[in-house]
Amino acid sequence: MTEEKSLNFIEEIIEKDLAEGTTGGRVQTRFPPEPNGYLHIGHAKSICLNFGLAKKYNGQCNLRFDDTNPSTEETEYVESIKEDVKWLGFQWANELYASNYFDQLYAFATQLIQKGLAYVDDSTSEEIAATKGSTFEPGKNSPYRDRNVDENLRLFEEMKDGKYKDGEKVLRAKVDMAHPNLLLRDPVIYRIKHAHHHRTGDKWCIYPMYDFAHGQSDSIEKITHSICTLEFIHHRPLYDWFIEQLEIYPSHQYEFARLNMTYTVMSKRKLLQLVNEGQVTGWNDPRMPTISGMRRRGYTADAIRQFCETIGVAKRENMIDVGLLEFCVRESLNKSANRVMAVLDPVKLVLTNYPEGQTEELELDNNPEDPNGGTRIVPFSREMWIEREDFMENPAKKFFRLGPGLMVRLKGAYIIKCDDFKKDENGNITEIHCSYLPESKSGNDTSGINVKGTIHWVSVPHAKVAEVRLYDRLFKVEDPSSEEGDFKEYINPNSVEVLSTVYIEPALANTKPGDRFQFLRKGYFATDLDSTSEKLVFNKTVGLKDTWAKEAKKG
RNA sequence: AGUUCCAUGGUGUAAUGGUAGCACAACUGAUUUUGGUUCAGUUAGUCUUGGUUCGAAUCCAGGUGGAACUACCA
Repeated sequence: MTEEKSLNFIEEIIEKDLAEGTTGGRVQTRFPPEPNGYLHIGHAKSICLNFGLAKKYNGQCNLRFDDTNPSTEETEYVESIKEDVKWLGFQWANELYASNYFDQLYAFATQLIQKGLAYVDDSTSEEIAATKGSTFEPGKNSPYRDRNVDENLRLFEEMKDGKYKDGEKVLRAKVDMAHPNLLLRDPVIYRIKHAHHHRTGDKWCIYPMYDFAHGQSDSIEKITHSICTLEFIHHRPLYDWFIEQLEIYPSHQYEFARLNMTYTVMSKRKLLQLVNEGQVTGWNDPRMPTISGMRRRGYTADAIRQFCETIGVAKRENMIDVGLLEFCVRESLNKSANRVMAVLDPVKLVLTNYPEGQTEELELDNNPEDPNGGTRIVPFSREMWIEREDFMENPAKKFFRLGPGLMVRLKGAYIIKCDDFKKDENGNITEIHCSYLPESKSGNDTSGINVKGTIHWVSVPHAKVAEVRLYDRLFKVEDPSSEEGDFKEYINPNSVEVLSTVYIEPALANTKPGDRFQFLRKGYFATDLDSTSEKLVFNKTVGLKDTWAKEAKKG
């Protein structure tokens, strides 16, 4: 039985449009980032939506850079955005820029002036704000509102020709200064900016505002469904007004609720602050909710896509538990990541009855979830590194690991029994002595003994050293943006912990940045960009579910 | 205050006038050479008041609560 997946509200609109033929049977979407920052997981939601819809309905999705503000936009951002979209697994039909349309947009503005629907205003930005009115008070007409068409045409051309300084004049649409929607109170549609543009260079010194660029760009590209986030809902009447006055292709805008996630922030302005103020190491810091940060941390594109699918699309404000993202990445990595052994917090274990100098090569499965995952060789010897937390001097009840007299299995090797241990003057365990059961070897265990615990290990003489970076949430509170004061006061001071001496099995010696593993019993880890063959560096992507930690916490 | 949008378990999201379901989280138990995975199960929800209707989460009206808007940013 194939259960029918229910449609989200945008899919319903599209299916209705398709059924009624309102868009001529076409679905054309676009993903319209402004190149003034790196993409984050919230953008991923929009990307999956826009590209996903195009794919589902045999349409196309454009990548369009909304580059109408030269003072904040840079080529570096354009490149990172393209890389991130591709990495997420999507291919755009056309790579476009709002700046491609500057000539057309200028012509549109001229048309509006000719229709008596736009005028050049000499007011300062403060004056315009002051006469805007408020939610309970209508605005006042500008003294320049009734300039005649010819004068407006001349002045606008002079603006374009660089006759005026920044801020000296603007072009405004003539709508209604008493409109209840503040955005329709004669919005500014062109402003003067003597700034170098990353694409058009110094060709222009006037630039269209968002409202005078976005809808028209959609229309030029014959976008059928222009999907954006809720905060643009008030812009829709303006979007429609320009299209109607200009008599151009009627694209339509639909709004959905943006993604919010616990323990992070999702505004480019705030993320930029973290970068600029050195709170993180860069846009791709593994603690950042950016696509590049998550990629570096070890997230798979597949996990992010699955996450976006799972959270759904609706119009109500939401706050997604970051735990859901972690679930998606575990689910993805559980299937794909090879298992290896790494000891993060080492303590030495000596097998007192194992011959000195002897070495065995054990063959272990790479991935029990993947029948075709293959095997690898892991060396075994008399001395082992094991995890400090896998030994308790006075074992708690239900502690199925090592302690005086207790038995465990060394993963893929032998069952061992703890006979003795050594402590230093501070009471720290320095060495654990065990005897192994030769007849309990993995694969042909004839000992007849069943132990409840299995622990991971790395042979001391064969171990490689690596640096491991452990990450915790970037913020201490669920919603830093809604707290009192500056959001940066809520940064988690312990969001990263660097372990400089982690012992890993030799099979990891040739790992390359981007490789992903499960460190057995610890979590998923990815080889960092900083990793070299001389110095291996791993990032913790996410831990395994740890029901023992939960049990231990209960006391 | 005005306008617009929204309201379903702890968190998300379905049910489109006809049995309130799914995922995550939480909690039991089984399996397990990862205290992982897998499997079985449990807890828990329609903001409120009226109306329409044989029947309302759904339609209507009023309340309540939340969000957004008052940049020469997008």
